[in-house]
Amino acid sequence: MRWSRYFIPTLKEDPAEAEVVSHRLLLRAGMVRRLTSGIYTYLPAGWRSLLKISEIIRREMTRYHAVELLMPAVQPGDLWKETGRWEAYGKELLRFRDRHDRDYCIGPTHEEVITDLVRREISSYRQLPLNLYQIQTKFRDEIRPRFGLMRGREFIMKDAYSFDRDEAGAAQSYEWMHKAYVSIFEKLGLRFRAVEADTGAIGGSLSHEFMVLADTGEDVIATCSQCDFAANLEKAEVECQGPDCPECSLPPEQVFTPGMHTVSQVAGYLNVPQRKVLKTLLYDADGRSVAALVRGDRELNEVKLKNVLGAQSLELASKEQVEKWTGAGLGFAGPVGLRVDRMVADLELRLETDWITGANVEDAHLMHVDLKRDSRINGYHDLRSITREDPCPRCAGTIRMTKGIEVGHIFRLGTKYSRSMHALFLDEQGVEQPMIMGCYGIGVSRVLAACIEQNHDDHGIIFTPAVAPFETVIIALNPRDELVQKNARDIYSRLIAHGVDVLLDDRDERPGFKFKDCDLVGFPLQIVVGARGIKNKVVEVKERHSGQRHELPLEDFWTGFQKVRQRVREHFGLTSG
RNA sequence: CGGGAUGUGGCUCAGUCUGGCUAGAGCGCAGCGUUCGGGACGCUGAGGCCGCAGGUUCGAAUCCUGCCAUCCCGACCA
Repeated sequence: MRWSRYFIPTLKEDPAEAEVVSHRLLLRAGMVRRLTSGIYTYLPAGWRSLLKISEIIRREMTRYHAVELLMPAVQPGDLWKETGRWEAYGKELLRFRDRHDRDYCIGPTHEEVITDLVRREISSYRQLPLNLYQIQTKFRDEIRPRFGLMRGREFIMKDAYSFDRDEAGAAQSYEWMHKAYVSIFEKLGLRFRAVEADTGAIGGSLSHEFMVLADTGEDVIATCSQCDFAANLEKAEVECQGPDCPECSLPPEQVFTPGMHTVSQVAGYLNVPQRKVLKTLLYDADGRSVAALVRGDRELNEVKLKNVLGAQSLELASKEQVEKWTGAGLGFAGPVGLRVDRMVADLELRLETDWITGANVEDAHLMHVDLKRDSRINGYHDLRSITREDPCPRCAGTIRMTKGIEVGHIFRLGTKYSRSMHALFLDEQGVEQPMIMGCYGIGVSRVLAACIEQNHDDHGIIFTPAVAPFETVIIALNPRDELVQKNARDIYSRLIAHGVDVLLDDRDERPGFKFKDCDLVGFPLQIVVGARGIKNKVVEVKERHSGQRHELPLEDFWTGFQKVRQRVREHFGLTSG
């Protein structure tokens, strides 16, 4: 491909609408353009990268026995009513009606459609297992789309669904997908981590997320320095053992704490460490009042709380609710005498006593509180987020925190959908059984954004060879110079003949302009053909990621080029090919 | 949906507070000339119902009201 005939509208200045790196660079590198909020056109270079990502996904999915198909984007509402998600899904589901006034939606995911297909076509255990996937545009009407491709409303996703006849088969399918995902992200040349994840609204028992590691990631990952434990902070369980501590020897005592709303204020005022103060957080969980207690120096983990409560929705109580439940203003809630439907405490609160808590009285706290003696806790659970001070829950190692971008998620669904939609088969005994399902997603367009978040510098994108729209660009400096032109074309044809993915920058532009453009778009390898080099029978090859340049003799250029290319591939953890 | 901000040539912005003359700059674009290994320079030129709709005023990009759009901060997610 010649750049002069291609279409990469680069921007010299930062677009005002883009804040995050990937969004900014995708726009500047002429890879995407916004059509409307959260909806983007993939320009040729961006689309080419997406195709490369998709191809790697296809290859690995196939390797692990998944079969590609393509389902409709528009889905009938009736299917969603079968599973109850027509009501449950919320406003992210874009619903509309056709001319006959029938309900439809644009698919944000395809459990219903695939389950409907499979229940019609599969009736015997002999037809199982089956794993079907597609790469398709999805639509979720996000409350707030942002960060360009990172969280668009329309996005490209690979979604796979497995159907098995028993738990062992389902476990095997899950295992294969896990392997396929590891292989996919390795082949993309990304630094990533598979972590244990919360199953969230999709439900099911086991779940892993695949995180591309990047400082700008929104998710926090807890990893162990010694074993292979890695989990989303939302999920990472906290190890907490030890005997219950004996009852506090002192009776509760009310103290005056005027205007002291926060834990740090109270601790400072009473001159005690924050860990001696209890945080009492009040929530509205599906309309019921809930109090959750953690140590003052800890962070409550809302995902854990939600799971413990088995709640559909969980919201911090409003100021009005707090006043109603505690009888005091914000900041004076405590477990003693609190009138809520349910009160839960973090596990570690059993290990100590003599707490300072809110008194449920304006401007007052209680000292010497013993939870067992003075309050009615409904249960002790793992409610807080793991910290660097905690031991690894699997071994004695220490916990580290890393940031990541979620690009893949795999779930064991069990029979949630197969039961509600009657996706049944006959087993060897002729007994009807629900199929056991799994689902496996990769945000294809998000992978592109994540790749850029992970690999960029001040000059622009640094694509991995696998994701780059072109692995190599040949910069013909001054293409009006016939010798330069001829040599550039020569190299171009030779590389094409060797199957190298190469773009020829034959534009009639000044050298600096072209260098800047090539750095911006982030081609991993730049071959610079200039009059100066030609005279000495050399061309220069630059590694985008390191900036290192290699002068290669024109004669036997291919051999020299292969070496540099190999170096670059190795840098991204890629093997030959 | 709540909080904040912004809408002015294709892009980035000034001008708005304190209303007034022909609405500006840089980049980009077109033509000519010079230049040609890190986003060149000179000259000439095209391009704007100042987000939309009302209102105030002799006069509105500027003041008022309403609406729309986009971006940023919180609850959702690949």
